[in-house]
Amino acid sequence: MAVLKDIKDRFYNGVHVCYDIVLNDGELPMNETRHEFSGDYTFVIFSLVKQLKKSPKEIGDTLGQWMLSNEPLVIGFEVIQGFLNLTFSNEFWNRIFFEINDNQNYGYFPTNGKKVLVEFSSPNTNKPLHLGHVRNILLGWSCSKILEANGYNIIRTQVINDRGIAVCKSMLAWKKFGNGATPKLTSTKGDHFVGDYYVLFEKAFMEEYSVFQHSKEGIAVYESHRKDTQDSVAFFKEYKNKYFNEYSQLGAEAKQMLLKWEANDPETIALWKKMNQWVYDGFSTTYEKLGVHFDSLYYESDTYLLGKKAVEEGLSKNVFYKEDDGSVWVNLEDVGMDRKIVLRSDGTSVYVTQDIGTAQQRYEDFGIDKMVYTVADEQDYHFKVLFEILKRLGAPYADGLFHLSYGMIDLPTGKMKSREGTVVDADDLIDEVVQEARDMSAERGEIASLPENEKELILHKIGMGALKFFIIKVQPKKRMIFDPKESVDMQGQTGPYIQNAYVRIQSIKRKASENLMVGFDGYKEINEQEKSLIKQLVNFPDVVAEAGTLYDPSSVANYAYALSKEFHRFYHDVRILNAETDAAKSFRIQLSTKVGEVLKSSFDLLGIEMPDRM
RNA sequence: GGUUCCGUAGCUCAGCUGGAUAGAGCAACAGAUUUCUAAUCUGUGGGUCACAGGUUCGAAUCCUGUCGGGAUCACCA
Repeated sequence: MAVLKDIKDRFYNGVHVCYDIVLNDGELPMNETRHEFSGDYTFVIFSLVKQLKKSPKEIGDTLGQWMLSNEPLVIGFEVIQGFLNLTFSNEFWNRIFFEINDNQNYGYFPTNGKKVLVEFSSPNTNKPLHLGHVRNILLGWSCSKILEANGYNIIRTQVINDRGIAVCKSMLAWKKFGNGATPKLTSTKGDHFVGDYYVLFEKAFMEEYSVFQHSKEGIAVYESHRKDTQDSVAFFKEYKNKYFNEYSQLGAEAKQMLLKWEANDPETIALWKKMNQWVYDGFSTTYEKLGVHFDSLYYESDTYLLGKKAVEEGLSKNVFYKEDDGSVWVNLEDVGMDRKIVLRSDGTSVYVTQDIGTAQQRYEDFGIDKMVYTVADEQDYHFKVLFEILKRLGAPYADGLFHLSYGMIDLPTGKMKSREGTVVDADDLIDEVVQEARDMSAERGEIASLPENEKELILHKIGMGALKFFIIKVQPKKRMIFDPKESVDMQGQTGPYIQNAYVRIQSIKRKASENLMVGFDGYKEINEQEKSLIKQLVNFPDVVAEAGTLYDPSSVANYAYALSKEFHRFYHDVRILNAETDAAKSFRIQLSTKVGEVLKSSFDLLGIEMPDRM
């Protein structure tokens, strides 16, 4: 904002002239004056008091007077305690608005030539997406859009966890109990279809386990391995993994299947491909409903063997060391972390090793400068370790690594637990919010006359707007409570409230006659409501920049709410289409139009669409 | 237990690079529309910013400690 910067420079110049102090950029910020005081922008001058040994009042008066005589756009000032409040002329607000209005890409920064890869979603292929994925996807997507607005080139990607024992469980269950059923034959969405078999496996396994627990063998195990205070229920809960690996028939079969998969057994591979494809078909429907897509995909089945090269590299650079049994480790104790294994004694790699290899692969593929991992905060430590290792390996992108960590979602009833069936399914959730939008819309009848397909498009935007905004308005790192009832709210601090501001603006634009869209520069009055709106508009680029450096979409969400709130007030208090003069009318239409654009941009950064009517 | 994140109104959340009397929404109550979409606006009540110290002219914000909650501490991913 050139005009604002001029003012600030002028003030700094004033400090220099009056007191011979040279301020560094940003040393003495200019803030918006709080509403309860008169004035537009405020300099907090306490910091000058000490070095000048003069009273705040005296300094404020001197600088205020200096601004008044040297800056024509300043028409008044007031000093309260250490606050110098400046009041600006209408000319100033006009200029500011013109500057904003002329900028077709307002809030978007020019390209900086840097490339950043953003990873999000990264589901397993044995279950459908749930609420946790939704938060992940919204954050990752939004973050990628915000970085894009900050001038980065973006590559959106995900790692699809398409292999491993979990996937084999679904495959085995389908083979055993499926009788050749397919998603098509059963009219089931593919990811849900496969997920059902995963659940079926777990059920069958638990039955088998239950039988074991009451068998002679099971009782013997309990008696010999139990801890003093443990009852049999607690013991067997803890023993489950061991049972799976050492006693279970189903467990043995699943592990056998994994071995066959690793040995490239044709029949197993064919089944694996078939079932994964079902899942991908299901996922893509959900992604489409969520309005997200990816530029590149990594499959764990391709990347799980990566990292061997990194191990050799780490050994030769003395970042890693080898134990007698052949296992390879990295010691991070000097930076407050632990020793961490990177290669098992049997020569296979572990999770971090894969991630090291995958990171290197991505660098080879795209030559990225930054990499953002959208992963829940339960993996905070993992990423600390990963980033430290990559740094020690001398990865050129090491300084650009960021873990976009976010808190888990709780339900009002407590944690989501798959075993207790309290996991909120993504598709169900989407259907529910759209249905709620349908109900709310029917009550109003505003879009009742539109064709069915057009109506559905709008209802989808509204429902998703409610859901997405509800989730993304919360700071990523905070754990959030997801109340399904509140997530479909459409009044107050919600997505539809903001969409409604936009819709009102579109309605005005439709009704405004075109010849009045010009000549608004003749408007010199600028009332309080207009000024407040302009002040909000001024903040937009800063919000985008800050959201980019902090990887925090919630600040954009909160900004969009603040702006639309200001607009709703303006709309209520001020006549637009039948304003007192033509100049006022065209100015307000133009102002509203710009507000609409910024609202739309903000929502686009959040991955939320704007309807034109609602 | 070590490490780490969180704790703000009855509920859900802002505010956190230190600034003026801590803000919204929901819920409750009272109002506003012959006029641009009432998914709106206005008002009322509601606070020991978990607690205790410290730094500072000034602390919800920074530092230390305590309490409460989550996560994590595998040759799992």
